Amino acid sequence: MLEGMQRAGAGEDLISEGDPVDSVRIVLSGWLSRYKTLEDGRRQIVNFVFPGETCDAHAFLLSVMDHSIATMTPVVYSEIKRARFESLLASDRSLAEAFWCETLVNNAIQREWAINLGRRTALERVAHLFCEIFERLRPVGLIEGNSCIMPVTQMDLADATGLSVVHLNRTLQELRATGLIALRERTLTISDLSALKDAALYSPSYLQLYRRG
Amino acid sequence: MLEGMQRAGAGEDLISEGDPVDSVRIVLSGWLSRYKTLEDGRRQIVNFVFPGETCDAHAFLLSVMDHSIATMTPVVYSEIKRARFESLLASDRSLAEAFWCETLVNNAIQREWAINLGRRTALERVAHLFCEIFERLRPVGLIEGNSCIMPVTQMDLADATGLSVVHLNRTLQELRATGLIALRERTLTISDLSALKDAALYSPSYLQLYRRG
DNA sequence: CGCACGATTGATTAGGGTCAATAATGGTGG
DNA sequence: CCACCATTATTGACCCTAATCAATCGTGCG
Repeated sequence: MLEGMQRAGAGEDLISEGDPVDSVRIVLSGWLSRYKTLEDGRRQIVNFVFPGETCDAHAFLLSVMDHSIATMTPVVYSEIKRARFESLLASDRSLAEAFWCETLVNNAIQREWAINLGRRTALERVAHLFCEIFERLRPVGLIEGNSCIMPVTQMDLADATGLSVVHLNRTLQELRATGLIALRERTLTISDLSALKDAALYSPSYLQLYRRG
Repeated sequence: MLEGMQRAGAGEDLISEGDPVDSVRIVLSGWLSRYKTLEDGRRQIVNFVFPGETCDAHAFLLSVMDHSIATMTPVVYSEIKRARFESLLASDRSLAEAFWCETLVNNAIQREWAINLGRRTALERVAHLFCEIFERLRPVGLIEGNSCIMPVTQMDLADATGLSVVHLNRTLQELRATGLIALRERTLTISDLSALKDAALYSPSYLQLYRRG
């Protein structure tokens, strides 16, 4: 399935809102963001895409993309053309189920982001985002000890948490000052994840949505 | 498919965060909300469920619900047990595709809610919510002329837009004062939908995600 | 009639935004 | 190796949107 290997540099749009979906991409390495913009330039990152996840299965049955996908780091991905993807799905029921399942988990993540943006304070939002990143990177082996690389700019983090860059910066300092995180040289270290989860009002269950049976 | 007809009064939880999903419900009439809460009581409605939509297909393949579903009005729905639903899906490919498609559209709505909560002002948020309600109720015949019933409390609207009740109330007044909406006796009237969409920075495309082909 | 819940208003406060400047960082070409 | 430039990160001052607190007013209902 890993034919069609492709690379992209950091800061590129892989696909934009309004584009038709003619292929499905599976990310092999790198971080991407799904984002939407308003006419006047306000921008919201609505989710991250990490290695092992698909880019566009999310709009596969729909006419066009409702959001854009940008690389936040250099990225390697595998591209599967629509026709081939469709025949894969048709020939393998469990594969189709796996993709549906990925969509459902993503939906759950999206809901958690809604309460993050709507009801958590700045500090809680950033703490929560870091907890989520840890929990999502761990199963794909991208957490070493209690650290991971944090390759994105503060602007990206601000757009993901619905904050201004200035306030995001101050919130990071607060998290550092309280010892909840260490962040230097593009490396995020969380020495006490459960303390950070407490600060984030992290719900223990939303990512543990392993498939039934 | 419409066996197992059920009724529920307003203000009931049909299913709660953490519950296993043993059946799938299809709403025939009434409004419901998907919501999540934080330990300290803060509450965010993450989406509405309208007639014609399913309740729990969203967590069907997952172990347990990541959110709760509450009725905001009296509701009539049809309930299909898990085993029966699975056999329906297995026997009819296009049905399975339809459910996947519903999940994808819901995902797109969820993303729009993220930018609503993260980047729109209070006025834009409320205006946007009303536009979305109109566009979602129209295809199921629940818009009469330029009006629909608005059966929910201001508290619900506040929880859906991430605002306090007080500020939501003031925002409604502002929308009324500018003539963008009329809201009395549980009836919402939008005389100029495109004007309201302008005020909401409404993206024209996110709900027009009709299926391909 | 009294009660509970929902809507509305006023006063005050606080969490974050905005603007503007400055300091690091990192990549590039000579 | 270094000067230069463009991002990115950080800081300070000030402002504004929306939250909070606390009444008050309706209104449907048993």
